[in-house]
Amino acid sequence: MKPIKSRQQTNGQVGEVCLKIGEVSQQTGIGIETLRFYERSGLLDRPERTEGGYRLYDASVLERLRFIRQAQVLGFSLDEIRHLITERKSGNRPCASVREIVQKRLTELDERMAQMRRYRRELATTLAEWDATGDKDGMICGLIEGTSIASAQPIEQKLRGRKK
Amino acid sequence: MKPIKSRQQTNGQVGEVCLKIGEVSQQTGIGIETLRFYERSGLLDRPERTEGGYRLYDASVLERLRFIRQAQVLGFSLDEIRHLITERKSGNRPCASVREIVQKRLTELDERMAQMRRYRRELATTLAEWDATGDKDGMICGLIEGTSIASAQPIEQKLRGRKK
DNA sequence: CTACACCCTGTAGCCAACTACAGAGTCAAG
DNA sequence: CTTGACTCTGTAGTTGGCTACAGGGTGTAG
Repeated sequence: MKPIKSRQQTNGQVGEVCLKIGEVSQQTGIGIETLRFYERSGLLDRPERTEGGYRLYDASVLERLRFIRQAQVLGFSLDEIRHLITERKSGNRPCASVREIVQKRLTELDERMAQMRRYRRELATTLAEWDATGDKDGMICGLIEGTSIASAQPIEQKLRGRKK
Repeated sequence: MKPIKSRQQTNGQVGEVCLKIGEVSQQTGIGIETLRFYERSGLLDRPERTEGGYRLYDASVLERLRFIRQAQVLGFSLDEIRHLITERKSGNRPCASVREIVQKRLTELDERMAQMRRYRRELATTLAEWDATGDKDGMICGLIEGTSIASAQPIEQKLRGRKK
């Protein structure tokens, strides 16, 4: 068992908790490599270091990571999250942007769900038809070849959609 | 304007249409690089070649490509499609596998749509709450920080899901 | 003092399905 | 024969969000 809270700050202030990267990882469930990746990506600030170069995080990193996870859950990309963080650091309250993005997400989501519903209906119909008919000869699979579906694009591409 | 049908096969048989890769691309809307990629991936057989090394496809490639596109539309991965093709070439009728995969897709789709519905509801609720309340101080964005959502995982990862 | 767990940097790999390029060769019209 | 569009191979890049090393250094319990 490691001491979770030790390592006082150099300024002698009492009670300031310093965390090594592994401890942060433990407490958040986010992998060490991912934490370093987030730092590289500008999502986490460069933390203090020991003389030996170990990262020493203070408790606020947990807050930040919770923010990141929460924003991800809400459908923000890391890119957008970094935007929010830097916007905030430059003094702005990014909530307007947030609202805008969420609104856009909502619209996208509706579109995608509509596509999925259509797709689902087609798939189910297709399957039902297949169950009712036999296979023809000379085809890789009459089921697929005999199917006619409106959409021109592979579904997965349509579902993935959101980039940039 | 290029001649769409010319280039008789070496065996002198009349009426056999030979297509250069660019013509196949034109007729299917699938990019040249993609066609070569499909060949590398084992989705297309190696076609005849001219003395100079140009690919000469016969009309059956169009059939095959239609099959591939159709299967993609139905949600099959290229990996699965290759499976179907080779299974067929080894003499089996892969329709049972097809049916199985489609069935699985359907289940996955239902799950994903359920997730999306939950997510949508959460997002909409959140947005409504935001509109009703102001922001707090000291946060990057009170909107995100103040939100509590059940799911532990970023939504996009959950939606992408299907790999292997 | 010696293990041994932990941490460091930097780079490369993963997934799927393409897409892009460099540098060379080929084909057909005029 | 020249021009220019087309094609060839082989390799590497794209997207997003990680994940996995290799090859070293650090911190600490016993």
